[in-house]
Amino acid sequence: MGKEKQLKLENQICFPLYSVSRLITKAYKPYLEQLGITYPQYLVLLVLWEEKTLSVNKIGRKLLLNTNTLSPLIKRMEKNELLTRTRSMDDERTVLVSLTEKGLSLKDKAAHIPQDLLNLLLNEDVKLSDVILLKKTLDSWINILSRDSESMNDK
Amino acid sequence: MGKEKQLKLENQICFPLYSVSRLITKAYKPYLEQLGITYPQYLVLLVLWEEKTLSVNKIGRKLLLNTNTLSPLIKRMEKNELLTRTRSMDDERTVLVSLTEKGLSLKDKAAHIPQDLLNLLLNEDVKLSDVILLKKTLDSWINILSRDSESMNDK
DNA sequence: TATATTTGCATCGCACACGACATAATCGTG
DNA sequence: CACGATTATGTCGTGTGCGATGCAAATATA
Repeated sequence: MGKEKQLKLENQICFPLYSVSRLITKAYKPYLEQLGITYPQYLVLLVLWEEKTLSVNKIGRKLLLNTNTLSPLIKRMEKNELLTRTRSMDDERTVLVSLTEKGLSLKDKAAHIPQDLLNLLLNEDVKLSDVILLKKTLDSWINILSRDSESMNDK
Repeated sequence: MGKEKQLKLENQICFPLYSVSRLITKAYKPYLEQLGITYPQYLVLLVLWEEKTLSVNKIGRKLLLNTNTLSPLIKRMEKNELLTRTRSMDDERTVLVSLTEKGLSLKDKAAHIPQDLLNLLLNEDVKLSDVILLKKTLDSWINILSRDSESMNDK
């Protein structure tokens, strides 16, 4: 494919990724509004539902988000009483984030969301096998790209 | 798959989409910084390189972005002398966005970027055929999801 | 042990995204 | 032609993302 053609919007691979990511966040909105949270806040809850207490740093590693994004986000969630923030005894630098009862209670209410979203994304053109393959490619790209941006910080 | 498992981060399909989208934008950064633009601004240039003059509305349709996002973005680009904004004679509501010489000249400098990015994303695990299949799935999702969010505006 | 380096978290500034809403121009229908 | 509905653009407020930078606690090293 010539360089001319590669600069056309319809031949871009990154543009559909960017668009779908935004559109899916929008598709989540009506579900998450009922829970009073945003999509990034939902991601924080996802990791805390797996492990009730985590440091800001560890949440960032799991979600590939920096602390300068997470800190204000987590504070907003604290204000909404979804979680608590406490300094670690062992290491005064570390802030431990823990679910509150309210934060934990949202897990049940969110239980049906992944399946609802998946149903929205499946049709005669897109089979479950396509989604599984797509996830495999995306996971591989996360490995490549997050490795790259880590080495940026090393310099 | 049980509801419990679907709430695990590793089983989410939307999370890798969200992460890869951000990581790719970050991967574009060093290339686009040389041109003095951001990724969304690059997208605006992509559509203007195909058609030298477009209304804000049409740019929004192509990029799936609302005018309340595009208006300030385009004004920043005007300030950087990449494009001009003029009211249409035919319809005073319409703002016509046109490339300047400077904006047009970036096309050559950007010509190699898509191939560079693609090379970054291809490896022994991800073949070109995987990327083509992925794009097909994403395009289908754009159809589904942008249709949905349009009908939201109708009500 | 003193000091240089690293680490964890945070603030600041800037640029998106987007819902809600405002405004002016245009259109559709009677 | 009148006037209500629609359309194109824009402002405002809120919430991310992220690079640059600050700061204090912990660690490594001379």
